[in-house]
Amino acid sequence: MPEFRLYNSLTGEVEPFAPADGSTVRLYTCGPTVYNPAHLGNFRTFLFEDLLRRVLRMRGWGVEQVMNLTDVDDKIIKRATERGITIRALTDPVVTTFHADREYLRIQAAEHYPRATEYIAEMIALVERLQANGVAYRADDGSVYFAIDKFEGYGRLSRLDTRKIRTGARVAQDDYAKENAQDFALWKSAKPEDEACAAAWDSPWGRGRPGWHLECSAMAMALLGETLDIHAGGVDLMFPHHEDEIAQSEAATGKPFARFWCHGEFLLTDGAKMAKRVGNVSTVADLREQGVSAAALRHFVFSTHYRKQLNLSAAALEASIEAVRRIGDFSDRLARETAGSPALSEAADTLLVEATTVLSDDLNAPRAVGALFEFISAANRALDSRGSDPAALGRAREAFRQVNGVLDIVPDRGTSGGELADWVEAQLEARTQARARRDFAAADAIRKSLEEKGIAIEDSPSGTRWKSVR
RNA sequence: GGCACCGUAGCCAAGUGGUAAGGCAGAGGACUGCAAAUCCUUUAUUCGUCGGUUCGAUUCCGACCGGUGCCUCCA
Repeated sequence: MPEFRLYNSLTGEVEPFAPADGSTVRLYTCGPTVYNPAHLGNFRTFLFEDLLRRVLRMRGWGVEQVMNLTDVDDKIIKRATERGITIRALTDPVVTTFHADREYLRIQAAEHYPRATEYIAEMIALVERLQANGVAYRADDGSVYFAIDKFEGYGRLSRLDTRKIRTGARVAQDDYAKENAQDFALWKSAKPEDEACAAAWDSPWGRGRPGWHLECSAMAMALLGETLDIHAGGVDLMFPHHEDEIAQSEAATGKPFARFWCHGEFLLTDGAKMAKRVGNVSTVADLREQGVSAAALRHFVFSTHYRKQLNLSAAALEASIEAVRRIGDFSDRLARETAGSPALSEAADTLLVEATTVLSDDLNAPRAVGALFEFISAANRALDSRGSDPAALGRAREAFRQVNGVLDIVPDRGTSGGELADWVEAQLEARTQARARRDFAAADAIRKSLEEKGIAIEDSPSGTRWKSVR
């Protein structure tokens, strides 16, 4: 197997990667802020991380993944206040929705989904550590800030020259009493509305709540140790979120916070970043309503490299729906064939080599999808010309299973079992009899009625097959 | 204003200093009672534009045009 390589935002280069301990990758992925169901832009990033996770496992490593759930922040407090409920009451249902959406998209579960509000003690301890190290200060408003000029190398990840970050209008609008406009809050003193919705905790600095960046550092270190193998998220998190995480983590421990930083690019809609503020978001619920399967969305997302912007369009989704249909048909065929040929076996070997090679090269999923289609063509050809070797078929099934185990784009289709299946089989039997007496009008009528119910049929020398196409 | 990225067939999208993967859509053919599925053939002498480097550039450099993002909460 070729060396596994991954783009590292820290260096701006694709570098060889292996977990520090040689066996388990400690992966931290920034998760959703749970005040609203995550949109497809968010899920593009989570899908990229799912791919990363699966490729790491394909490489034979274990993965210990953490995805945080930010359940306390300004927006959450604002909304909870509007509704007169606690932040917990607001966020619980959103967390449930997040996991339902995640499962629909077949994103594998991380090992840990820590909620910020359950790690308050760890966050306070981290702030105390930073204070002891002289890089945090308490301001007149009672909040505690990180002094970025005390941390050498601030801005290294995002390559932003700190002196060039404008300290003008928008930054100055901040209500907080920072010494330097670029300093960020570690601990925010509580306001009455924070108390009202149960978003305040006791601390050495009085009642308050954690700053946003703090939670990731505290939870990552609590669950994965002080140096992560990989820290991933969307590109918009690079600055200031990840920059601040690095500053506060490294200022506390004196150790590198993450060996690799990986960032997924945006999903665009109508040529603009999908974001709530732009008002162009769509959700998993919208997708389901439009009849776009998880398989189709996964195909769509993995058709473009994760470090390239991807534009969501009806036409592109439609193409993915068709592409996934072909993959599904092939999958069905592989399941019902009984033997293969040397050509099939050869195609299987090629697929395995190609897919592992390109996926190991900075997660080149588009090429892996290409390799999969080349395999499908070659395998169909081999299967058409018949073979007599069950082992060759076994190799093809295994190769297909392995590659699909990473991309996971074979659609779910109910073609057996249940009342529907019994009914369809009865219809097909009636049609077969009609065809036998050459009553094609009756046969076509049955086919048409099945189509109206979303059942497509295919006649073959060995009988008639059916599949659900919705 | 600062910093990045992107611009490849009708659409989506890989890619390499040596002559353009794959998918969708389209066209023709085989198979089929007709379909569907599958297979075969076919669709960019050309990779935003103009220069430069080179024996040779889509791939490197420069300028320009167009698009997107980050610099503020943000996947």
